[in-house]
Amino acid sequence: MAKPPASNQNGFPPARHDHARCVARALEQAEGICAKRSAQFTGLRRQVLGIIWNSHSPIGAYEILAALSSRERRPAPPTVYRALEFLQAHGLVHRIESKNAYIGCAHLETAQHAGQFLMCRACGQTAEACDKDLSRAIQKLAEKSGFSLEEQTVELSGLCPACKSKNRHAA
Amino acid sequence: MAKPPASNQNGFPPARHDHARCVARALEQAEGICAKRSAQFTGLRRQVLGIIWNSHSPIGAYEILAALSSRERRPAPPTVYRALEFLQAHGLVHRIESKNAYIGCAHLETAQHAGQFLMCRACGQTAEACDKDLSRAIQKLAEKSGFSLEEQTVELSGLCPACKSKNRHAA
DNA sequence: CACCGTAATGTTATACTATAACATTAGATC
DNA sequence: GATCTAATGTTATAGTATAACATTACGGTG
Ligand SMILES: [Zn+2]
Ligand SMILES: [Zn+2]
Ligand SMILES: [Zn+2]
Ligand SMILES: [Zn+2]
Repeated sequence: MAKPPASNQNGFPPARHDHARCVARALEQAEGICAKRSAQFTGLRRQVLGIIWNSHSPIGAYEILAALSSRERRPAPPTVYRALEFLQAHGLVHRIESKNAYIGCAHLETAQHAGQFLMCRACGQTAEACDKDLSRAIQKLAEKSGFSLEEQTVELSGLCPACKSKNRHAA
Repeated sequence: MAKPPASNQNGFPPARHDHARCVARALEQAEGICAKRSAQFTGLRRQVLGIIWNSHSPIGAYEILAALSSRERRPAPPTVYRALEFLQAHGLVHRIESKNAYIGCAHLETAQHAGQFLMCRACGQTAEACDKDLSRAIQKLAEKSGFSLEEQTVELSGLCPACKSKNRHAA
């Protein structure tokens, strides 16, 4: 029985936490999910997912590409985009539209879902929420509008708790 | 006292409506808003806003650029992006992050606001909602997370009422 | 194991989106 | 009209993403 990933109740990871466990856990769960669907969790895909999980901030495709330079043959853009496509298709990462960037899914135990993201403009840390009331409000709006909802993008930007209090002290 | 813009209760414009009025109204209101702030609603800016309002679907910057080719001198990208920057800054248009595209604000009477968009994947028509419950749910989530909310992106994709019923008949 | 078919990755070129930096023109102010 | 600033023009380039085709790795079959 794995412990839940390090995080405060607010969804943001504590400033100092055992991040290696976050990564290990994500890779482990990913492996399990892919196995269940007999999807190939190849070395490349694992490596890309690991790079994305290297931080709790969204990372751009070309940053991922740069991080892959350790490989003997430095891959080209399509390689990264294909890996991202796979990871997104299996719900292992989410795309942050407002940043053209990608982040690891923090709710792998929840079947295919659209993320709700709280993104700190100061430190970049991004928390993935899964707020029932918010989901319900969106559903209601769609219904009220006679709209058949298929995909959703909810990205909130501002200051995370840590940066907020830092700022207050600075001021 | 101007009549409200053509729209069903669901926020989507009726299939056939006097769209010239939509455009005229938007330009008129924009003019008033700019005047109040002594911001220059120049010919270029007016033309760009007109192009954007040409439809109820988001339009890309380079499409706008192409539509500007009527000008004696075909402008370059920065020209369009600067006009867009101005229009966004004054709340006259919104950027749709998930499409890299821009759409006219449908709630000019509401002071600076973040839009909530319902986008039809079939016809492209996009409705701007202003749902109180949804806004409240987002506020609550932010508070609960100790997050200082500054900007938000809410983009919902699916089928609009018209396309939904078309689909049903087709199937 | 040799064979086959498919999925994954490599490779090259290019499309699409956006901005930096500097030159020129148009408008407001005095 | 001189002066200052805001707006637009112009050129070049950065950043993001995909098309198209070649090659390699993999899973199953006989
Ligand atoms: Zn961590
Ligand atoms: Zn997720
Ligand atoms: Zn209209
Ligand atoms: Zn609006």
